[in-house]
Amino acid sequence: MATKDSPEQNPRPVRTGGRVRSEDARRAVLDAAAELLEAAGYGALTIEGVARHANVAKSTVYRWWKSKGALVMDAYTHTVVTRVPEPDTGTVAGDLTSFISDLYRISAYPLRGRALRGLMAEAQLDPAFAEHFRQWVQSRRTVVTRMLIAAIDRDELPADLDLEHATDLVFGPFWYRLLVGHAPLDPDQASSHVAQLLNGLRGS
Amino acid sequence: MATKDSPEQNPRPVRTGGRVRSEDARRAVLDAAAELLEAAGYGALTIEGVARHANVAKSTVYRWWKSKGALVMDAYTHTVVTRVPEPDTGTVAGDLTSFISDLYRISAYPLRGRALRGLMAEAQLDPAFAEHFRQWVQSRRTVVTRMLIAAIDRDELPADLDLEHATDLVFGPFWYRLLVGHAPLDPDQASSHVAQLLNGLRGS
Amino acid sequence: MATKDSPEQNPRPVRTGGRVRSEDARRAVLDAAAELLEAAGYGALTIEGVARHANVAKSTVYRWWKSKGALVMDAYTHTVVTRVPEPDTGTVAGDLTSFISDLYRISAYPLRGRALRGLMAEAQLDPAFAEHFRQWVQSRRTVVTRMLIAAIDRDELPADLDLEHATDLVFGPFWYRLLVGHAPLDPDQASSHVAQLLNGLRGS
Amino acid sequence: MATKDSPEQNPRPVRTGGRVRSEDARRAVLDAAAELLEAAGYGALTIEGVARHANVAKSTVYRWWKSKGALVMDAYTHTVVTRVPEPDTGTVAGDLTSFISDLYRISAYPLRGRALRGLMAEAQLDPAFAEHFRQWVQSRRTVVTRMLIAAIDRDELPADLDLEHATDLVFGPFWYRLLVGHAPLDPDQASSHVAQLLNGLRGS
DNA sequence: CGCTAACCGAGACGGTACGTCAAGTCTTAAC
DNA sequence: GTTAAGACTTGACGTACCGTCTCGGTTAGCG
Repeated sequence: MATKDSPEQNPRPVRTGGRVRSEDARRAVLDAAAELLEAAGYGALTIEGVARHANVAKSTVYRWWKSKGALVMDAYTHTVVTRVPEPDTGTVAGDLTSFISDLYRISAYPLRGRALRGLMAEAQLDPAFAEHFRQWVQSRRTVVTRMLIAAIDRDELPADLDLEHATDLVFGPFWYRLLVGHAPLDPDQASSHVAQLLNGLRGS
Repeated sequence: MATKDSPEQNPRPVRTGGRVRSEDARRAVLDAAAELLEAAGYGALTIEGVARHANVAKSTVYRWWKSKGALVMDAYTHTVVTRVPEPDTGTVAGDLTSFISDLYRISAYPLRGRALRGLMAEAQLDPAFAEHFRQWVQSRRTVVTRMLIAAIDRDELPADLDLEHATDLVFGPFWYRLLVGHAPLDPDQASSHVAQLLNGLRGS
Repeated sequence: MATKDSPEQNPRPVRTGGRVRSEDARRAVLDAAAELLEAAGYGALTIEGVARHANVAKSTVYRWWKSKGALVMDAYTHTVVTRVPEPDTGTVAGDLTSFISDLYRISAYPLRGRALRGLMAEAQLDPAFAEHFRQWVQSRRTVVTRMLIAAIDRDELPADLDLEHATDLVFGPFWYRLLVGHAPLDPDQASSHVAQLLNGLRGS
Repeated sequence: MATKDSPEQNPRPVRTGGRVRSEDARRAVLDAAAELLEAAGYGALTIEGVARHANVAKSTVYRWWKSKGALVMDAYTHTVVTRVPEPDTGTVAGDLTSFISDLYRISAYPLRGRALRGLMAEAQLDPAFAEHFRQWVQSRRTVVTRMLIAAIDRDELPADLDLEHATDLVFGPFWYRLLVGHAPLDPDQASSHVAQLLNGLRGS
């Protein structure tokens, strides 16, 4: 967060003069990445193609983004999506339903789905990127984990809950459908899924 | 499982003479694929490298496997793994626990995990392969779905169960952990996961 | 021309039983070669393509013709052209004019021109074929040389004529135009070319 | 002429940035091409082999030369041979004798002969290259044609001379011997060939 | 207000793998 | 028991991107 920041958070650039980064180029690259991602899919997206499409030198892309994954991640977080919702409805059922139906809503935005699937793929192929990706995933898990802890504080859930696994139960089925594509993600099913989930978590 | 079969099931080759396919070459390719998969990961595996490693002509690989995904899929199913277990313990809890702990046991075989993750990645990048992959996934889902139907027949589970989603609850968290790698897969947790799952499925 | 014979003159086939050669296959190959030669030119003609086009196994082609050049040479002599004319008009001017205008007439048969040019090209690239080709060329040179000798006998030409070079003067310009293609070959110009040639050969 | 120029004469590259072309790489490629041409002949020369031999990336070769023919043509004109002689002795007999004996002298340089024969072969096989080759041939024809025109101006030859055919009579026999190889090219025979030729051209 | 550092574009470089194609050899099945 | 079918090894093809590397030419800000 914090500053306007460059894609990779450089802790302190220590500017001592020199030409300043072109915002035009940055936007052009991110837009081109998003566009090509939508048009051809993650696998067919190349840095060379993005540079060409953005009318930007290849070296400019490489200067600011060290991998295809980093670029798409940036395009995803800055261009594709804006904000992670962090609902606070007072009950865990409400919070989770809101969160999950929001997750499932991705089916309405094919570009986002394509980006997410591509990022997950990249994480499997490039260990360096996997680390970044894992951190991003972790940031989203934390949102859910916080909901669950709040629920425990309100005695809605048992104190000995396996938070890790409970969080997996939220994200796992979502990713599984997204990646395999055997069945659609339907926001309307969110509440029934949550009910079932909470039943399980509350124990017999 | 029909015959010894060739990688892509050709409905009937109609041999009318000519040199027969070299079983040596076939095994060498599959073994090389498995070996390189283990050594370098799916992303770093190339058809060129497999051919080199197997002491086989590149065109021979291309003749029989039309993509990297198809090759690894074949290597996975023929070399890496032998048999999908299909437990029948008499109770759904037993069946699922057996099945899931078996799933989680993949953590003991890094090669298998790498293969699975690579296949999932490929499915995101190559739509043509995705179709094959989806079929394979479906075949594994069917095993679980059958268990659930048997459970319904035994009145262990309600008849109005959403089989699709229930099956997702079995595989989703597994794949999610496998792919993200934020936490280990522990076979010992299988029974508690199953208990929680069944609690949820049985309704309030 | 002896027997039904195979393209390369085997001194004695000595059949001792076994499957007989398919005449169908032989014709199909020659026809396919001629057709592809016409359609795509010598450079784009491949043994693989001929076999495919003739619905014949590649090895069948290889058994009977040991190179692309040999095949085209065969197709040329058996399919494309029938007979070398050997005029005898009584005067060297008549003989040469007849022969040369016949040569130049090739411009009316693009297939023949293509074949000849391809054979010459092949001879530059494959030393083994060059030897065969040279023999064939020699056989055509002999026809001209014989005319010149007859002319000397009739005192139409000086006895100390350099037969080798004189023959080159007949074929050289022909091949040069055929190969370079900078100007057309016109049969009507044959007689003037011959007149000029004889002027030169007869000395001052 | 003019400048050091790049292989394909670009009338003005208009540098607008970008790394400059490596002269080292250019020379290495041309030298390697000349060397391999000498060692193995035109047919056995491959772009892949040239790149390997020159310690240069294959893509660098393809960047600058669009075909094997273009490469060898360049190697031939820049490395193998330096300059076309353009004699001016005052008489057409002298000019032609000088020119032709120079032509025939190629027999002393096997590499040049091999290159020429290979280029002619390529022109038969690759229509695109044929065009380039024809232009090069034309440039050499022009030298001879100019000599003949000068001779006409000096009344050494008749004004109604067929320049096209006369030029063919100079080059045709040369190429014919070079390509067929049925007899050697002997520079000493140049003057007698010229005498004969002029006899013919001057008419009865 | 000129220096200077960092940017930007262009694009060549050595690489690697791609997927295709044809060459020519070898083994098996058919006649 | 020869011929024909077809899988095999080999190796070059030409293409596409990779990531790195010069270049020439801006464009701040600092001194």
